[in-house]
Order: sequence, then C-alpha cells, then structure tokens
Amino acid sequence: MVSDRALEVLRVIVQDYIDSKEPVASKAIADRHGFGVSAATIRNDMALLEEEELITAPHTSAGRIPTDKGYRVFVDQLAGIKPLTPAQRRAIEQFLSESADLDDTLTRTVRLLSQLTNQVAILQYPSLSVATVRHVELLPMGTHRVMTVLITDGGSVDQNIVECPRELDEEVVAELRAHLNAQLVGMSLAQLPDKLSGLSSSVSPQRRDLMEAIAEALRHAVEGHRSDRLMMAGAANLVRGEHDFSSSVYPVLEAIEQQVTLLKLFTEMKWESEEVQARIGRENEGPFSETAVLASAYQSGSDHRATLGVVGPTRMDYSSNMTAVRAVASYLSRLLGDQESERA
Amino acid sequence: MVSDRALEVLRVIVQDYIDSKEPVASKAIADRHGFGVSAATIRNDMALLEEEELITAPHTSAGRIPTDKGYRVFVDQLAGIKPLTPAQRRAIEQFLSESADLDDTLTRTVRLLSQLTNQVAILQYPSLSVATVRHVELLPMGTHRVMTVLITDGGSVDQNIVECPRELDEEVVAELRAHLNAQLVGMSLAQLPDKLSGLSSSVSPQRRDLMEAIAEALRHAVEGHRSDRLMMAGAANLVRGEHDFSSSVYPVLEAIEQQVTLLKLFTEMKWESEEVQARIGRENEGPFSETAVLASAYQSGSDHRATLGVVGPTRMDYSSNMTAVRAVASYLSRLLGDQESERA
DNA sequence: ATTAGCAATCAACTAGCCCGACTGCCAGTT
DNA sequence: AACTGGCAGTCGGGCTAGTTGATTGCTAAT
Repeated sequence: MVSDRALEVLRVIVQDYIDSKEPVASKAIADRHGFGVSAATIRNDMALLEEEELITAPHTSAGRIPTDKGYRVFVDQLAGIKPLTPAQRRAIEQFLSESADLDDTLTRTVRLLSQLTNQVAILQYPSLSVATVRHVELLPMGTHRVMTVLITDGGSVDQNIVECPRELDEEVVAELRAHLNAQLVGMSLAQLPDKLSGLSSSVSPQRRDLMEAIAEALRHAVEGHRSDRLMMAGAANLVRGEHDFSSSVYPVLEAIEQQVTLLKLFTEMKWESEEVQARIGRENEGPFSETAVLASAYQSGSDHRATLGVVGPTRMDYSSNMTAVRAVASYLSRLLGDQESERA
Repeated sequence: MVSDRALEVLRVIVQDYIDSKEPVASKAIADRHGFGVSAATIRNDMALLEEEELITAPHTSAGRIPTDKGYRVFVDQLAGIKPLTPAQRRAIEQFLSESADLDDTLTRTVRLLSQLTNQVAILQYPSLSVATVRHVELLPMGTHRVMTVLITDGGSVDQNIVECPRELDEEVVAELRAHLNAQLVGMSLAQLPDKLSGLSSSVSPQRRDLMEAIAEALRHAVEGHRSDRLMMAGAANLVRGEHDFSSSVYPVLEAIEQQVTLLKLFTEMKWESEEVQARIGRENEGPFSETAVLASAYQSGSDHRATLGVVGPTRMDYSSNMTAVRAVASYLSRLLGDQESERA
C-alpha cells in the first residue's frame, strides 16, 4: 500500500525531474520541500514507490526518476490544474483577433499550441465527410468546358474542370445547376457519392453524359477531402533538449510526418469525455513509446469532432501542457461554432 | 595558380568526404584514385589547395575537408550531371500519375523532392498575386446574408460571408454579380484591391453599401492569399545524421518553420537562368550559415514563377541533389502548364 | 616535377584513480 | 510503529597519463 505521503513524494519527484532533468535524491526532497521528516524516511517511501514500479533508479547510486507508470499516476491523481499565465492568455487573445478563413484559423491554432507548450503541436483537419453541401455551381468556360464548384458549410470549396462532349448551352447548364442544387444541398459529403450515382438517370438522355461527367468531378472533389490529414507545428521543439530521447529523434519526427501512426492513435483514444487524454511512454507502441501524447477533441461543426494535441518527451510539464491543450481545444471549438452560427 | 590535377584532387576530396564523412588523407587519394603519382605529390597539391582556402585540416594530423569555397568551386566547375537513377524515375512517374488538385500536387511534389534527395524539401506556394480572376459568384444565404466566392485560374477558391444591411433581392444580387464579373474577370489579384475601391461608386446609391461590403470581403480573400508561404517536407532528414551540424539543428529547423528567412533567401537569388542555384555555408548568413540551400524556379502559371529547393548540410551530394531539384522543378512546371492549358 | 623517407603532431582510445552523490540497511530513539 | 542518524557499499563522472595510429610537412635524393 502506498501512503499519502509517498504519493506526495512521487509528485515532488515528477515535478523536480521535469524541470531539472536530473534524477531526484532523497536528501534534495527532504531539504527543499520540508515534509517535516528526514531524508531517511523519504528513502523508505521511495523504496515503496520503487516496489510499485512508480519510480526507478538509473543506476545504484543515483536519485530516482519516474517510470511511465509513475507519470500515469501523476497525471491521473496528482497533477493540479495550472491556470494559464497572463502571457498565454494574451497570446490566445491576439491569435483570436486575427483569424481569417478556416485554413488560416487552423494554421494559427496549431502554431499557437506549439508556442504555448513548447512542444510539437498536431491538429487533425476537421473531417469533411460530415460537412454538408451548401451550393453547387456550374460555370461554363468556353463552349466545351464547364467548371464545377462545390461549396460546403465548413468554409471549404473545391473546383474541377469538366470536358463537355457537346456544345454547351447556358440553358442546359442552368437546368442542371438547379437540378443538382435541389438534389444535393444539405447532403453530407459522405452521402454524396451514393446520391450522385442515382442522379444521371434522373435527367433526360441527351444530358446524361454531361451529368455523368459532372458527377465524376464532384466525386473527385469529395475524394480529395475525405482523407484525414494532420497539420504540424513546432517540430523544432523536438530537437531542442536533444537528450530527451535515448536513441534519436529521427523515428519520432519521421512518424509524425508520415501521419498514419498518429491518426491511428487519435482514433484509438476514447473520446467520451471532454477531457484531455494522455498516452504516456510505453502505452504507445512503436515510434512514440518514448514520448507522451496529449490530445483533446474539439468541436469542428454542429455535430462533428476532430482532435488536436501535442507530442513531446514523457518528461514534460503535464500540468501546464494539458491546460494549454484544453484551452486551445475549447477556444477553437468556440471559434468554429461561432463561424457556424454566423453562416446559419 | 591551381593546376588541373589539383582541381581533380579537390573533386576527389569533396566526393570522398561526402560519402565517408571523414577527412580525406593524401594516401587514400593516391591509393584509391590512381593518379599515377605518389601520396607525397598529392600532399603538395593539397598544400596548394589549402593556400587557396579550398580545403582545410580539422587538426594537424588529419586529412582535409572542403571549405565552403571549396564546395563552391566543386559545384561551379567540377560537379558532373548525375542522371536520375531508375528508382528515382519510377518515383517521379508514380507521383505524376496520381495528382489531384493543386494543393495535393504541391504536397506530393515537396514530399517527392524530400525523398529523392533525403533532405528537407521546401516549396514556395505559387504566388496568387499574379493569378487572375476567373469568376465571382454571389450566393444569397437566407434574407440578410450573401456568400462571395472568388475563383481564380490557379485552381484556388475563396469564400466569405457578407452581412447584408437590407433585405436581399435575387434581382439585385444577379445584377451585382453580372457587374462584378464584367469588371473583374481577367484581372490579376494584385490589381484587385485598387479596382474594388472604384467599384462601389459605379452602382446606384441604394446598393452602394452592399457593394462596399462585398468589396471588403473580396479584399479580405485576396489578402489571405497574398502572403507568400512555404510548404516543407522531410524535416526528419535534418536530424538523421546528427553530427552534420556543429551545435544543434534547432536553429535551422526553427528558421525553416518561421519561413521568413527562407522566403528572403529565395527572393534574393538571381533567377535569370533556368538553372539550379546553390548557396553554400557562409554565403548564407544567420541560421543557414552551416547549410547548403539548393533552389530552382518553377513555372507556376503562364507568366509566373515560384521557387522550390532543398536545405541540407553543406556536406551533401550536390550532383544528385541538384539533378533532383532540376528534375522536380521541370516536372512540376510541365504539370502546372498542362493544367493551365487544359483550363484555357 | 616527383618521390621516398622521416620526424613531428595530435585526436582517439584505454586504464587507473579518486571523488562525490546516492542508496540500503541497521540499530537506536521517540 | 514510525522515524532518525550513521555508516558501509555502489557506481557514474571527471581527471590524468600513457599508448596507438593516422597523417602531415619537410628535406634530400632522383
């Protein structure tokens, strides 16, 4: 059984180790954080914590450092909520005041998060599969081409050029445009491909081939947006401390750039709660087994959520980083929600 | 004066140093590349090269490594054109076969380049200031809002929501749309703001406030695109070799992420020729003074060029990397040119 | 102009040593 | 039963000295 004081000792060890990067010795604990007990007593507690595998000694005559399990207990039970500093608040304010379009907002957000945490920040694009069609526009270009423009409620637009087998007629185009909008507006992008297949049979045979070509272009536009992607900022932060990773940062950076591992991780996490989730060290397999990943869902539309977070060494400031992730996720949700209601 | 053989010695030193990472000794040169002369002779040549500051010895009893000036001479006079390997050719083919929209093409391009060179690849977005307006669309949304959609010939689109002071009328919207398109289509984005100011005075007073709001939205859309930006891929490559940079990779990665230094660098380079340009070591100030930057212009539209390239240690394989940069730039130009003509 | 040979230099490696920072444990204290 | 003081044991890190091997610079001979 671990006593309350032993847990306090664990907290102190985690906190000290985080900002000194040195194994923490019993004497240092007794000296600096007066528990009213001697170093020897602390040592007994440390022996206990070691038995529980919450801390470990890098070598016989050294202080202790937290294990992954130790960090886990710290995060779950001991990490207090650190309020944002005024400087952080100011940074967020400034960021908020200058948002432009969706893409710009996301770029700024991920940079902001990386600055607040001094870690690599990751942001999952809002999945557009749940975005809905707001308008479809057909623009004739010359006599044998038409440009399709697909506008969604997520602030995103896509265009494609369609070759026309026959001479174009503004009347035909207008009719198809009306038809398309009647059928497609309000539909989610996920449903779009199915709907499109049925569409060409609903127009007169002379226009079927053109309609088919347009449907193909729209499918293509959806396809381009379907795939989940990530944005990253602050990669430089990974190589700052250098000695945070046993071998090399290479596999970590590599994995972040490849995106696939992180996307998998994000979908694996359980998002019942609004809270910031943490995956620490060996809880992740593969390239991230020496890192901690903090992530939180954000609301990217009326009914849809995506994920953002940070990746850093397990030896990171969980308290303030989790606060930052939480704050940024909620700010972003609010921002996107506002845009949403503006458009409504 | 530097003899021809001395230049050959320089070439060998650069080549050997690039793939061994070790200072190159006179004996090694005499042995492996039979010049028909002894090591002592090579040593004399090396003394000469050292006097010219083309090579230097890290310490008394070590071989020589090229100086920045040495690399420069190598690049300008000695580096042969290395043809693409079949594997590289295949990679480019595959990449070509799957291009989707503009953004996707650029993403793929920069990743391709980073894979071909094993360096960090940088790609400057085609500046949209020289893109031209293809169409302006106004979509009424409810009774008091209208969405502006700006479509350019660069494959890029932007939308904004405009609040309407008064009840909307489809007729008014149609009229404004026609007016806008008549005035703006074919105009470059750079000219757009000026043109927009004059526009509101050309409509009847009742519509002036609405027109003004729309103009503002369009200005905003242009603004979002004006700023030059960079994409980056392969950051992990910077931290692979670890010992390539004396202090740390941090400032380099940092500077790449900030973009501003590189953008400045790109505009400073002289683009009279189609050739790949190289900036080596101290030729760059600031964070890139220990790196080499290879860059080439690419054609991003009928009349406009942007830049792409790689950043890596001065100790890089100039021959094959310059070939790769050249190849990718020309492939991309062709690709964008094709799209252009398709749309024409 | 080239070569062979030789002395000089110096990084890199190894071994040995000591120091200091801890822990673990035990016996004594509260 | 909890705590403490003290002491022995362990081990990394830093310091020094000595050795090795690679490589150059120089000079005298070809």
